[in-house]
Amino acid sequence: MSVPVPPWQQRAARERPVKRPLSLELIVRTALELLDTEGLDAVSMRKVAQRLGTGAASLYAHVRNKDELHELMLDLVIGEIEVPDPDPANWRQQIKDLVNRQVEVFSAHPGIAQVVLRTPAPTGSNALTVTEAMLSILRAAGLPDREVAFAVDAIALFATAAAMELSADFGLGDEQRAERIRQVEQYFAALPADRFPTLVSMVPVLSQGDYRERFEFGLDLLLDGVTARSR
Amino acid sequence: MSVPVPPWQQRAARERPVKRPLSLELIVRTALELLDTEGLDAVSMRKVAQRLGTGAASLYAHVRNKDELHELMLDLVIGEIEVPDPDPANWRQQIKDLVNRQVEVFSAHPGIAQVVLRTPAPTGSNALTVTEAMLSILRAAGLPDREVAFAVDAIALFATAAAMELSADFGLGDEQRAERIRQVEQYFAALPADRFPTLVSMVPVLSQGDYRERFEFGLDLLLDGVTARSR
DNA sequence: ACCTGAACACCGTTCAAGT
DNA sequence: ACCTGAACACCGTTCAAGT
Repeated sequence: MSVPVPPWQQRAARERPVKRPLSLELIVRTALELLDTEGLDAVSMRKVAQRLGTGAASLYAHVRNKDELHELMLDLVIGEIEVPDPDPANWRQQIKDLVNRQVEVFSAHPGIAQVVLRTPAPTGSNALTVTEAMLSILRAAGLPDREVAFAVDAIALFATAAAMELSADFGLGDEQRAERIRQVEQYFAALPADRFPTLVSMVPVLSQGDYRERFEFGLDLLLDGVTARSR
Repeated sequence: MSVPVPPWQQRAARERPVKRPLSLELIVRTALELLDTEGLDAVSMRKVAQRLGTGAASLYAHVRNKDELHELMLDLVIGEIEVPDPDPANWRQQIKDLVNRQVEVFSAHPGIAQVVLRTPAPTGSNALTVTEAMLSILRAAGLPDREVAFAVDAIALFATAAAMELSADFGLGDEQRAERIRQVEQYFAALPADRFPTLVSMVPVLSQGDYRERFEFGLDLLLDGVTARSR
């Protein structure tokens, strides 16, 4: 039976640094905190261990290596993507919503998209749930199953790449980003018009639209392609 | 005026390790050799320097940092992409050829695609040439300039992501790759059918087609979208 | 079974010193 | 201007030793 903890022990516990026992979940959550605040490059075995008040070697009792840790983080992030019940009449909007949510979630954890492109095929349980949803939604478009599979691949690949591009300038302030866009624009405008006639003539248009709008456009291209193959 | 080199000096020169003087071009070419044989992770300042018979510090006289070296390598690789003269009647096939060539060239230098997604916007002279070509070809599709710019963005992003995925399993032998596909297939087939009904029912179709076919399909989706917006 | 410190073999980058 | 060795502050992973 349990007995009240004597006050001198309580004090001792409070004074000691908050060191919960290691566990896979704690490690992955800590790694994710590090990712959110300092980016993927900062998620090293040593830094994660440091946050947990231990040494890097201790993590290897729970995780095979750094890549596995990254993949576990990825699946935790994918778990944040809300998945709808398929509504065949609304397949197009449902896909758009789901993919937009994916990009948002990935962007909230800058650098995690890289892990997707480095992993052979995400097989974490949350990744499976999202794949299941994408496949079942897109089936309503009326394509042959083979094409449904290919289309989901293409859409997921595009979304991941967009998320990766989006978080590429993690760490830059808003003014810095705007400044760089201005510089690139100037650079393009000053290019020799005889060698790059189209580029130069399209300068006013090249920097139009934000990431969101460009992404939405690309996604619409893909879905128009799907529609063209329907029925 | 030049005088014949005396034979004892010739011998000395031959016996000395082949150490050409450092130059930006030599550094970038050496780095690219390393990339081709050992992958992007092996392209470290120290290993490149070692191949050149010097120390890492010596490279910093020619290159600002490792990222810049990677970007210079990228532009050299992009230079290998053959660019056609625009033929408005054939814009669709021309885009497909150009993008396919890009993926082939990137796949020949496994890991280089990663650099694209990490770089804000490739502005090397070879990258500009390819962008100019893509824009001018796609203009023939008859979209508003703004949409031409967005579409080129989407197509390039998709191609880069595909190349990245393709070179993700650099280092695996053919049998290893096949073995893994078989394992994933088995794993999917054994999944609980009540939670993943679509996934399980589509197993026979999920592993159909190689990268090339899947890429081609995605590209066709995008181009169908472009066609749907034409004129 | 889990945790640890120390060690090994690596990194990118800087800097004072050389030519 | 270019090159260098040494140093600094990092890495991932292994291993023998502890509990």
